[in-house]
Amino acid sequence: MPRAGLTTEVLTRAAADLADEAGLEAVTLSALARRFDVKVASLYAHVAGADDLRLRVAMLAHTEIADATAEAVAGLAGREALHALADAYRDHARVHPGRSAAARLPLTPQQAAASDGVRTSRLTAATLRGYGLDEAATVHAVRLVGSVLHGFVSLEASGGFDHSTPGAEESWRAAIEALDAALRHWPTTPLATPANPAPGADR
Amino acid sequence: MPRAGLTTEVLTRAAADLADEAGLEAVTLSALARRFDVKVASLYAHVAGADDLRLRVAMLAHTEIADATAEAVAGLAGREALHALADAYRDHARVHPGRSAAARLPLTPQQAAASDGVRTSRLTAATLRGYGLDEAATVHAVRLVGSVLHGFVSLEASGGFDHSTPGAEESWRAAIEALDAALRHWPTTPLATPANPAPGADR
DNA sequence: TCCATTACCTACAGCCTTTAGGTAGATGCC
DNA sequence: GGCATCTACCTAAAGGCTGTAGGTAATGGA
Repeated sequence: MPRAGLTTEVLTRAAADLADEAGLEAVTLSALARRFDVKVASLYAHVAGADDLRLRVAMLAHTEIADATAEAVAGLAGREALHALADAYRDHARVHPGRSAAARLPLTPQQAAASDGVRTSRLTAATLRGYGLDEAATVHAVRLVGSVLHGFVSLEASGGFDHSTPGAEESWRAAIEALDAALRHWPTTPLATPANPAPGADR
Repeated sequence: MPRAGLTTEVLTRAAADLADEAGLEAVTLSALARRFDVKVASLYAHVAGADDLRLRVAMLAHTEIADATAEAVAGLAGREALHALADAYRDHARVHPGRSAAARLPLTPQQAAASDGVRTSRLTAATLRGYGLDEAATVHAVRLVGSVLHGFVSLEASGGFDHSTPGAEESWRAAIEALDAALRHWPTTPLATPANPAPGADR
């Protein structure tokens, strides 16, 4: 009987495609074996198990997101770069919902450090350079941008914005515009703590 | 043999506690049956199955989040209310990681509409009233706030901010401050579209 | 052509879900 | 108190996914 030509790479890509088509929860070794017309046990020669497979899909997604965003912001700066970065991130999530869901899987610190998520973080930091934030503020700003992108896309994927007006598209542009405004007006006052609330002077 | 006194309510609460202690993926009918020293099949008298159980945990979480945030913002306005809302949301997620994960499960539009997530949305809209946004902007702002809260907490729970400086706590306060800045400087210019980029006039 | 490698197999065991149909404890009515 | 009725919980069984152990056959280099 002929061989199916399985490799870790091939399986990971097929799993990612399966996730995009049928949801991340449909990514099982059984389903994958069915797709290649192979017995489940055979897959263990290439991946360490179901969790390992999903982890590999997550890593692939992080790499693709880093590539897509890097290409999108090339040659741009400031507000335009922010929109390009954000749109590239969201577009990836819309075209590849399964990969996108995989990219939200919890990673160990080691896995996170080894993933291309750090590339996207560095790219985000570079994109924000034009806003003139200092080093400490840049870290916070990168995390804020990440939270907005991640949060919006995730809520949108969960159907949170469906069937209510206005459409998600409009809110997306408004959110990025607001993010731009926040970056331009980045608060430089000493941070308030619960024990030491800032005075309500500016509102 | 004595009865265990199971009800849908009791099971949902136990499942939520189990989720907080051992992770949402540990919430199985088998584990729950073990916890009550009961056979798995018995649970089907109270919940429709594993998915139904997790959905009920999600609904419970949405209700608790709505309650916690409502209590937190009571009597506050503007920036202080925003911080109180955000902190209540994040605190709930930190104390109840499993419930919090359940609250991020995708819901159908019907389920979403029936959940107390809409209460939290309305509360958020009311909290933002002090910023003087018009009706359309308020919808976008509510979605932005939701995205930031959801996104940050979700990234934090995934360990995205672990083992890097500064700590998540500091970024959290910075993010809410930035959100406050964005709301105070909410962009009122006509929204740019990809086909019609806004002029770079304000940067 | 032979041999080492490895891609894929069968067989099995364990856990989770779900359905079907049965038994015993609680409840309410007289 | 006795009895019918409900229902909480049961046994039994089937099906799917994961994972391990050990076997067979295709492949490719010497």
